Amino acid sequence: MARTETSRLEPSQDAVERPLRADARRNRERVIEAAAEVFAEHGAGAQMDDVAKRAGLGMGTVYRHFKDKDALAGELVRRHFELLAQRAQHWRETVSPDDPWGAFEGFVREATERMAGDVAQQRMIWTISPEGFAVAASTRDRLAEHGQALIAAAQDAGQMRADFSVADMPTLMCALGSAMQVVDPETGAPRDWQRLLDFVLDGIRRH
Amino acid sequence: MARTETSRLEPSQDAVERPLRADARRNRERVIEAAAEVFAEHGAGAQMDDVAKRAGLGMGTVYRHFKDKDALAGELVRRHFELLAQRAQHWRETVSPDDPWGAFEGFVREATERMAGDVAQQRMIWTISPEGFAVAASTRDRLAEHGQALIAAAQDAGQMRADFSVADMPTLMCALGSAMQVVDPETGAPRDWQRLLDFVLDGIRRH
DNA sequence: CAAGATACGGAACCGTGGTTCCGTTTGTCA
DNA sequence: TGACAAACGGAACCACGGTTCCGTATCTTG
Repeated sequence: MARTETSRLEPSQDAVERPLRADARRNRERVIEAAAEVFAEHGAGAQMDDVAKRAGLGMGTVYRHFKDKDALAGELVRRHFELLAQRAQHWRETVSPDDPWGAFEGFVREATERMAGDVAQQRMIWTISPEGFAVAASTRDRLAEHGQALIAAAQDAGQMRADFSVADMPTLMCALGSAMQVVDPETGAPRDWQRLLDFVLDGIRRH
Repeated sequence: MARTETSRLEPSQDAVERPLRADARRNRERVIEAAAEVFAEHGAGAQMDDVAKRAGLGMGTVYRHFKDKDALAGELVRRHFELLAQRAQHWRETVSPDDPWGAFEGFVREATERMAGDVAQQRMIWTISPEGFAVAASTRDRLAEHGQALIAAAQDAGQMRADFSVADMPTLMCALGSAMQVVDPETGAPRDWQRLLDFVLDGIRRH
């Protein structure tokens, strides 16, 4: 039944079958780092070729570590969730008791800010295949728990619309991420997503 | 200078060089209709092959009427803008005088509702190439004018945040469209974009 | 109704990019 | 250090889909 102890911080591997050879462990990390860069630049359209090149490795090596492109993307998504979960926990523990709304808003603004610095890669969260997403699922759940706590605290303090729910968070993040990524087809100017976020937060808050 | 009389309702063609042959005119329309259906189903990933098949025509015919996929997509986008411009004008003229906010909200809700019924196709507005977008540009401007009027009326009546601007509309629509398109990677359930829209409208409105 | 221009059909072409395969290299362990 | 398994490199393979080409069919005009 419950098997929540899997997927700690880094490995995300069963680690049962004999440990990786030293060079393999090093290379796996290189692949992930390279992938992070390449996907950050080209999003889902990134090419495996580029990942290999950027990592200074051959295609074969990349595929030795990740079954296919989806699996690699999934690992990156997992890392995002991992980071966000940590940050959510931080806001929850550090700020929430004194200033519930502030903690929620702080987390949301930090999360969107991070997203803005890395839009293409983060958009993959929404375009990834179910199989790819699977490797990130349990980490995502942990993030959701912290989010839930932040929201509940703000609502208990009467500072947030009672009908806002954790389930609205992905919708919101997805919407903002999309607005960030898209540019004006004529001028190429980025959209003012911060403004949109202000409107939404204003709509959620209760004074 | 001003050359606003171009692009009426249907043709969007110079119509100077001898008119199309009867069958060609008919087929052009068929291509567009088929494209609307196929792009509605598969979005930007739609295949020219399918468009031709659905229209009951050969590939050659499709390419005779539209330089490339971009041009075809551009024509569809133009039609969307055309329709939206008409609807915006309607709300502006019919409702705005008595109830400025109501007109704005009504238009936004109608526009998003339409979008929801045709998400994949409408998302192309944001993913289309600049060349493809060009054919829709003047129609877009007309839409923007009506939108501007709706907003100004609501603001003059003190019913809307003074810092909301027409330029925020594409951002909003893009964001909502994205939320509509994306589904939960696990359950496949659609996101509750209506909720998000409520929050935003609540944030924009001034009572 | 004949001639010529216009339009059509769809098979073939070609670039792109994910994935595989296998000969070579490298780490590990006794 | 020698032997074997593990890991690597990257060329080759293959599917997919946009685009082109050209022989054929259809409309228009005199």
